[in-house]
Amino acid sequence: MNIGDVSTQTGLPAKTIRYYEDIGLVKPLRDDNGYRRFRSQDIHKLNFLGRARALGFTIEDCRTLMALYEDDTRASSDVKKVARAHLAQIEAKIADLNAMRDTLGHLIDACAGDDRPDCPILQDLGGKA
Amino acid sequence: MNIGDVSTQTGLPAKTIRYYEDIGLVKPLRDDNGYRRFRSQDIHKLNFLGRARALGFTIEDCRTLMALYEDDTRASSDVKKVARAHLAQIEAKIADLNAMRDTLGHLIDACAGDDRPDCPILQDLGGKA
DNA sequence: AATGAGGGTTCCAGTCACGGGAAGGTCAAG
DNA sequence: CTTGACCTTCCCGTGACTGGAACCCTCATT
Repeated sequence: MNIGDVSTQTGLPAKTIRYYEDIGLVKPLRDDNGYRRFRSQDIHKLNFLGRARALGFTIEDCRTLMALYEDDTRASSDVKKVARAHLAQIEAKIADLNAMRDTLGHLIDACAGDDRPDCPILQDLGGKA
Repeated sequence: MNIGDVSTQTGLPAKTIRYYEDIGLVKPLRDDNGYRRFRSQDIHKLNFLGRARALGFTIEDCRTLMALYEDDTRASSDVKKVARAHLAQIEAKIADLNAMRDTLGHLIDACAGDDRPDCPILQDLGGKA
């Protein structure tokens, strides 16, 4: 399979697939004309990567998870550890964003949003005064 | 005031302050020795920027908000529009992260986390099977 | 006078995970 | 034979900084 078809199949942009090869996450073969030839195992890997990325794992996490995936002697605790660390990051980010949303929401509610210059949003940013 | 003191006062790293000058957000004066000299208005601006950035506004949003802040003839609706667009972005991101958290949370709960290789997390990433 | 500490300066490279676009090779169809 | 759709590599840009090198300025101490 050529990269275009793989892109369609996996939903990953061709650029992304080439990038994943660059950083050693996939190793497709090459045809005589230089085109990448993807085997089913490559496509399987790419789907794995796509799902892991969709869950927000970093590329390095993906590398780790793939290694574990391909290691029959892995301990599920190792997988769980990676996942839990990532979950903690997600929850921290959610907390940050919730705080922003609350503050911003209040400010927006307090702002008249008309053609006058008075604006509690700018007042807050300017240091309340 | 030199950059070190400004950094302490505003809580912004000196590097960040120089960067903000680079991109034209602040324009401190210069002493004869080449050192930046910050006036109170510069510090005020930097505090404004710090707060806006803490609310997650992009640098470009900050530029817009600062311009509105300094424009006595602004309409608060313009400010509100920027803020609402940003709030929408935040909420979209929260939704994404919540979805990730839910999925990841379920997978983690389902994973034994012991020394055996069986792992629902990897099964899911591998395409359920 | 030399030295050292603790400021400051510029500039360059790296981050993360790609995306855009140029310049060029390959292939099947008309 | 040409067209158009593929494919290739290579390099630059993204956002908002951060780290580090190499160097200057000022003051205090030896």
